[in-house]
Amino acid sequence: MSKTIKHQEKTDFLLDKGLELLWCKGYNGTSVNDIVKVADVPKGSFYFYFDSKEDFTVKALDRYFALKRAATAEVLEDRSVSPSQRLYNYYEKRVNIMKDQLNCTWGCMGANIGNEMSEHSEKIRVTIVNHEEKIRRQLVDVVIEAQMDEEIDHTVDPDNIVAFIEDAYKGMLISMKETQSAGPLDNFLFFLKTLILK
Amino acid sequence: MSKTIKHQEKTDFLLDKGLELLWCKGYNGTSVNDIVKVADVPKGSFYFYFDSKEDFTVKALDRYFALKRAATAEVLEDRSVSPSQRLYNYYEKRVNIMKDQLNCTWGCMGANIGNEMSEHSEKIRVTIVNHEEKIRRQLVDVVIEAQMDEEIDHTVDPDNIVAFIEDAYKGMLISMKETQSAGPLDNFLFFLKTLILK
DNA sequence: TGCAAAAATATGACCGGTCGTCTATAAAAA
DNA sequence: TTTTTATAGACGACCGGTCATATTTTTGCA
Repeated sequence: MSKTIKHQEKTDFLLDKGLELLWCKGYNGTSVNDIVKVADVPKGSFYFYFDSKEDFTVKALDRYFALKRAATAEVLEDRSVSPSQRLYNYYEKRVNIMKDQLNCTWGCMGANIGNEMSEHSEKIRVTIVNHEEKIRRQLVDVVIEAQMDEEIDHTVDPDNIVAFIEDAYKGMLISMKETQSAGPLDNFLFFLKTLILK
Repeated sequence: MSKTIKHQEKTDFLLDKGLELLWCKGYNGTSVNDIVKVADVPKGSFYFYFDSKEDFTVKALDRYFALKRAATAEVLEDRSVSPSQRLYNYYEKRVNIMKDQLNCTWGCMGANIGNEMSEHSEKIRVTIVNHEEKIRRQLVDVVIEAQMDEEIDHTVDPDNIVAFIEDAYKGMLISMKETQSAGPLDNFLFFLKTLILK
């Protein structure tokens, strides 16, 4: 196997392992020692594969958003379903992942790190802003479709309503973590349906 | 001056100083050394007034929510204004505080620490959950009033809609921090008015 | 009121441990 | 042998927390 591929594989392995720690414990709550320990890699190796903890975090975020997109893209692109229903299915899928895989405890890594680090690391902040913008653009396309089909009020600005929904989703995840329950998840889906996608 | 009062005054002084650090840099981003340094107090004194960093954080949260309530209570209780308008004024006030005093950077201390620490400190989690529930109860009363005046759809559950609004507000603050702009604040107010308080 | 005993508060050196990072060197590849 | 890749562990700084001791304030009694 090529050397560069091997190098990339080990890089990704470290990212996968460390990503979970950052997601769960945050930037300042996760140490480089924690990361190399769960990956069973010598401490010195970390700085062979990454410039710094900050650099690692940026790359872990890239990986997180790539995995997130891979897990939900098809729901949004399923043309056999109406645009409005596609939007609902998309959030329902994200909600179910929170319930099933994450036990209502981890929330969204992007929002977690963004909330913790935006003021303190410009590189991390910009990384998250860019990824979230990409997600919103996808959603805006579907909203515009839904408006053409008159499933969503066509007087409302697509960018703004998507930003509002995403913000409501983000905040709901905080309440989910605080209450350690699925209540906020269901409440979000209910008002998404009755208030916006009606 | 009574001994206990003096003791309380110094305690509050430390809380006021440390509260800002926790608010801005988070729990794991703030060290006990940071706190005693900004308060210009010897390290040893910290552990005379507080059991631990966690204990300090719980008391700082108590103080944060007390100050927050003091700053916004009158808007909510102003009977010369319609219930629906009172709700809007309440959030507008909170939004303006974010813009003017906090430069769109700090967000809500409760949400910040709640998001960071809920899974890792039960004491902190419970403290935040209780304070937020108290805030929501206040809001629910006004929503019920608004429903009786038919300013808000009376078929919607007051507890649930308040939870949804508060969640949207929380999440919007994350976006505000990430984008370092007031855009999300205005967007939130717009949809609060057009979607819920119409 | 004067004053010593006692209680409350102040102080910073110090503890073991961990932090993020770097450098000297070993192992592997060329 | 030279160059590249990878590792081990040392580095100084800092972490949350403790401690013996110094200082101040309050108290009880003469």
